Amino acid sequence: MTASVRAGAEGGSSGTSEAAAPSSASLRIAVLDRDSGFIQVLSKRLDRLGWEHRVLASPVPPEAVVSMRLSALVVDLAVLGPQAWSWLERLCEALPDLGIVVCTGPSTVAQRVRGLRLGADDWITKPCHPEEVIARVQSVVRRRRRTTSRTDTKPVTAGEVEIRPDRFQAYVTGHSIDLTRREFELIELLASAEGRVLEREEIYSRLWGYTMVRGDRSVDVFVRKLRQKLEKASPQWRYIHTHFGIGYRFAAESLEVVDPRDVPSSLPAGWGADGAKDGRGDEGELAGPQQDEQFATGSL
Amino acid sequence: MTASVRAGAEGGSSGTSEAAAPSSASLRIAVLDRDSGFIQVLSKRLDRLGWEHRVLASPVPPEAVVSMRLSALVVDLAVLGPQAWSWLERLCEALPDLGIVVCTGPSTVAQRVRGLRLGADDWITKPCHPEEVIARVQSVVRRRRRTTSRTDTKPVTAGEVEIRPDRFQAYVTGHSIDLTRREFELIELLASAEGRVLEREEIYSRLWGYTMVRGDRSVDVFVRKLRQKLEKASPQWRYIHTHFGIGYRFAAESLEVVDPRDVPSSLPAGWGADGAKDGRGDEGELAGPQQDEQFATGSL
DNA sequence: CGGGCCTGTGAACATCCTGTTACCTCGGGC
DNA sequence: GCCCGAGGTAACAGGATGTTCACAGGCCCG
Repeated sequence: MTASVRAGAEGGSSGTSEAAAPSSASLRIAVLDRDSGFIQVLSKRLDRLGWEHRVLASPVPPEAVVSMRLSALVVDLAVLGPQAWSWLERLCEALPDLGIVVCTGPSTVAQRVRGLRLGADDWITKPCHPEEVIARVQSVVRRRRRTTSRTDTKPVTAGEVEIRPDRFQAYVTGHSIDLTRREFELIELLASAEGRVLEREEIYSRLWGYTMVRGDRSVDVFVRKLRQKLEKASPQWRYIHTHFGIGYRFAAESLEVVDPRDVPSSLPAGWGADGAKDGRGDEGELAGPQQDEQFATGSL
Repeated sequence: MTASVRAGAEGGSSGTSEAAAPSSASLRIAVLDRDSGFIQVLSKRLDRLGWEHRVLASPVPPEAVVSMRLSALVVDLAVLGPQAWSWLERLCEALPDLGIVVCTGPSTVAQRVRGLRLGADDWITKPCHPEEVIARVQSVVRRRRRTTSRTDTKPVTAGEVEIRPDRFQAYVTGHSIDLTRREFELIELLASAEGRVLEREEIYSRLWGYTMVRGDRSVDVFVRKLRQKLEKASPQWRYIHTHFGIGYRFAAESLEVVDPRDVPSSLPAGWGADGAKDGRGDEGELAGPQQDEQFATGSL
């Protein structure tokens, strides 16, 4: 009974459901099946969701699955023939964290129970709606994600600075810059969009969660604090660039190799305190045509 | 409205401690349903398995479920009437770690998808075999435990302290620190994520099993108790580091960088401005024995 | 070349967060 | 029932962080 109901209708109407499952991004799954129709429809949906996926038409040894680094696997046990149970067992043993969704033809209660006991996370009976398959895969993956969420985010490096989401902190040559939460969120946001200019409003709404009221200078102030700490820890680099009338852009650019006569000690009076901001005025690349260009940082 | 049967041992179902037990033992689940036949058969099976279980015949507010400290809940959405979706949603929000198995009459794909998206872990259509219900509950619970345990088998050592999951205790130079259950769970959780900052909310939800309400200071208080005991037993080391506005990070860091004859009663010399700010800012330096190991970031 | 708008800066001020302590409740063991 | 330890809550103080202001310097446009 492939229900003739449109899943999109209701699923979409409940706005919260979408919010609850933003995990839909960057999932990697594999489908082991031979039912071309099923595969085709499912693949299309997976494409639309932007999940990385792969179709396997013939049994692969559990060891091979290991190297695929999957989040979940959808499998029709029929493809595996009589080896199905032992295959499933070995797979579950090898990859206890892999989400396994069995999606296969008619079966007995005993079979389903056996599969689930061996380690399958869910069992769907064909024929079934691809939307339900996807929802169940999401459900299976959800829990694992919840507890792994922070680990998966990998560190980003730009210039001398390394941003580690797992520590809510940025480092320069292995030494913490001592960023506060907001400062970290800001640098993380900017860095994750490296090369792209982010408008103030966007920065604000993504950090503060609500729309910025006119005249609010919070973003500027935090940019300043961030620049200050970055400059102190990594004086030879510039990371945050102002785009007049627009916002900010993150990009590591080396300063060294400028003119040797530019000695910090000879800075115009009044700038001495923490100096070093000399290199700044000329960054007026502005939102000009060449903005995406990576500066040929005169680094020889 | 409720029939209660006790089978297993007490003990909050939260935290890692439970995970140490075999999955078939000491599970605590509730069944929210009115189908007496179904309930009766299921109860019998649950009894036989020795699972602590409880039958609810009428809707209970999600808040009430929180206090039941369940591992999983089997629910017929029909009992909830039109409130079903919002009830489910609130429940999932309050208890992100609760296993929720919907077991209800005929439904559309859209309904199933919606339920799963809202946070249900599985959806079974009645009529169904109780054995399958049980297998699916087990599967759901298994997945949850898999993520919350993992470090149970092997002892962890950091600095002078050794954490032995098999004894629910931590030792310094072979001598027990005398941690209580929660204290142990806390240190185990923190240590198992060494190097990574854990947010308060995450700590709370993994130790207490439900979502932390704003203003709850339990985590802080337990951190303090833990620090106190650690400090008393291992004065020359710092283990738990505060990340302001975020949470805590576990890492063994030795204080005796300089002269060992410096008595701890006075401020530890060589510690920057003062000992007060020890909680932060001191990320990189003072490498503990094994602390700065990088995680395998390459995944995906 | 001048004005108007935008951004950088520093500091004051208001809030929020955490450390710490004291106190209360609950459940067991005697 | 009583005592005691563990867990949970409330309250306070000090410090860290976030926000707001005012002013100075810079950029763009006419």
